[in-house]
Amino acid sequence: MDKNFDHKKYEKEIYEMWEKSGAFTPKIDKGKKPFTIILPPPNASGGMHTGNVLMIAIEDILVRWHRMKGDPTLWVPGTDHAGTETQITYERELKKEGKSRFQFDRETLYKNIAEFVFKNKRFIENQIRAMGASVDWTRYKFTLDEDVLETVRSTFEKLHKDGLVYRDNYMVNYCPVCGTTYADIEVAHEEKNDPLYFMKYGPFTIATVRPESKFRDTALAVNPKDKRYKEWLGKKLEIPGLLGPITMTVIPDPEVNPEFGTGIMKVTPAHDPHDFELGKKFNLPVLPIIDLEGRMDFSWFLSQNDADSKYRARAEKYHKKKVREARKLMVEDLKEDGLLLKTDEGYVHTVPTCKAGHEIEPTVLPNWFIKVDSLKEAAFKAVKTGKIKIYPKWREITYTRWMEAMHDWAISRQNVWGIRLPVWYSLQKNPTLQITYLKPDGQRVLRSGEGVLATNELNEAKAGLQQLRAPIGSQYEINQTSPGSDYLQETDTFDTWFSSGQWPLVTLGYPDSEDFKYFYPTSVMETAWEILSKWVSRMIMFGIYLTGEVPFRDVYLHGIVRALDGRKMSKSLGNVINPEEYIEQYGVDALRMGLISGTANGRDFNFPRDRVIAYRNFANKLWNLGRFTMMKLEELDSPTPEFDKKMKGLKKQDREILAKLKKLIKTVDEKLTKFRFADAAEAIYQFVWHELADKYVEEIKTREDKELAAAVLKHIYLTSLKLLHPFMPFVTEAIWGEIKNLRKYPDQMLITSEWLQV
RNA sequence: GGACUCGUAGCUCAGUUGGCUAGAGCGUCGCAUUGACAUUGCGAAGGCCACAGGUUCAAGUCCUGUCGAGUCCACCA
Repeated sequence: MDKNFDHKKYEKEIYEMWEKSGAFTPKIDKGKKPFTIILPPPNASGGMHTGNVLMIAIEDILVRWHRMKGDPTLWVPGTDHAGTETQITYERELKKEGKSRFQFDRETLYKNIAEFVFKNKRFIENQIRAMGASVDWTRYKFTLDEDVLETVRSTFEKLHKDGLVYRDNYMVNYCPVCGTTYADIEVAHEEKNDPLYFMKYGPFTIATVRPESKFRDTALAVNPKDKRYKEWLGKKLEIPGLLGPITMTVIPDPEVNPEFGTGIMKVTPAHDPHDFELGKKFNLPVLPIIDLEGRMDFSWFLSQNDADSKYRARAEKYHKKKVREARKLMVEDLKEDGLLLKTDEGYVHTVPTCKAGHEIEPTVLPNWFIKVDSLKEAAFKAVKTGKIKIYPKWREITYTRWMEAMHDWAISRQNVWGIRLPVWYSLQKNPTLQITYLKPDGQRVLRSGEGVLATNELNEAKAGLQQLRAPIGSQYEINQTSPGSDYLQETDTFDTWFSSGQWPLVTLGYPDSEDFKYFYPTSVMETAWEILSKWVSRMIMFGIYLTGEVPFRDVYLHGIVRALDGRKMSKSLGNVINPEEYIEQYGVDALRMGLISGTANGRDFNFPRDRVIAYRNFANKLWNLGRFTMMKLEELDSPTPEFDKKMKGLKKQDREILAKLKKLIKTVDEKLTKFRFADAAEAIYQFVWHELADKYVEEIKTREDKELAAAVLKHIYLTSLKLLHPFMPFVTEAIWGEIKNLRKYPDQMLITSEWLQV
């Protein structure tokens, strides 16, 4: 044995040994209760970050512990296609090459992204290995594997059959840059400074940051309690505007704050979620004015032949301009007409933004929705009644609050990279479909369903298809494959969480595999609390909906590992900690232990750099205890006697340390049962270093009864290695291998050795 | 605006149902030492447990309020 433990020499080799030995693959034994964890699938095209190391460390501890205890233990690995996120990343790459996704037909783009992802996928798989995850690679899944697709599609079919799927025009969080819809929970809010304009509005003054939408306003809302405007309620008004008069109704809305601005709010049902709801209540028309590329669309006005020439010129000026640009032009014209009363330049408000940081443009679009009422009720109850337990307990509030507030879930995304909805539209039956495709010469055309048939371009449309938009009311069929030759498939894909929400099912081969029957429901879902509502809630919903049984019993939520400066790690802040550097420098055992001990209670914590170093030193201490033990045993003339509790001649110090070891085993078991990983780790650390190394070993050096002392030492040491193995798998297995001659069964690996009885 | 969490040694954090003479790692200081390990050993300094009230035989721990930090949720033009 070398003087110091060199992790680089062992980690890779040991992992390979484990993997090859089949130790990660459980033997199904119907007489025994299995222990199952599904690895939350990291983004296939991303890299593992520090949080992932913590996640893997925790799960690996549980898995190795149960495996050693003899439970048939399964830990299923997988990666996620991460639809929107990956597509954003890929499009950035395209942009660097001066290209955009609009230059590709759907199929080609998909293939290209797939290639990009598959190139990166192996990288992340190897990172998972490097972290020591004892996952069963023979059951590895990717969210776009064929069997996953089938299950996801049939779940959609079932939901549809049960009347839980609908299509509707709905106010969605639409990003004009990304060209897709986002679910409410994916939207972030940013503070922004935008001028607040006070405009003359007939007899009123209103305050708005969005004068550009005024052309399509259909009402004015006031608080019904506001005395100032009481007499106007229900009245219709002609309001002079930039393009002539607009007719508007004054409606009551208790949400209007009389204190804000002038106490009157303009209502634009087509571009504001709140106004959309109001519009439904009061039957207001929904009149869009911003197109899907985030440009003003005045075609509705320009098609009126009788329009005043001044107004026509203005409309032409605004037409197809980006929103902010058009706003500037309009403000100028408002000034000219004397309609702009004043501007508050210092106004700060929050605006919704998408994942990539673009401003969201609330837009009314046909989308696919899931009715969540019945699903969420069951999922809510499962936690409320304790069928599923959440650790730490206080996180439960986040879950129940979210569940109570949850509204229907928009599951369609206008992305290419994802699982396409198994919905088909016949062109014959739907002449008004809007189909965008590339002609063989690269020209991009938009035709109606009718138009495609009339020009005989169905095959071209199929080959060059980019996007299909079916108006509400279109006839469709749900099918795994095309129902006929004049059918086109929906181009929308599922929200990533729609597929990953079924992860515990698809990874186990739902509905009828042996695995599914044996391993479902799983034991623990361990993940970051950040995705409690995005992911965990959906898994519970789908699990109960499809199987009648919860997908897991316990949910353990770990905290976020923040940067050394106490802030969340982010590329823009430049404070990201790359775990690989720490693995390289201190070894993965040390990194894992450091992270584990950084948080005892699931709260967020700063990256514990000191502790990583401390545990690197500990690994070395452990290593040297091994060297010392070997040395002591080799000094003996006769073979070391096997330790036995009933051995004669045990001294006080022997009995003391044996008692402490017994207590330690009990502590570790207890703490792990309660998900108190830091406590367990700390207890072993204290014992090994300060009881075994500092006291017992020092004392042993001068003992006369060498045989007995050596037997006790060997027993304590081997037991410590076992206790520590779930936490620091590499160094313990490395030592185990180095000292094989001291062991009763030299060929046995530590990973599959037996856990300890108290 | 609502909710959650936190405020304990210079730093990063433990302290689970109230019983603590308040702990660990790192850092600091002193001493030691070439055969298990300097990625070492022995020892020391360092804390009105944010602040103010309350409950209790007993409060870092429970309750109320104040101040400070962070995060999540939210349709305020």
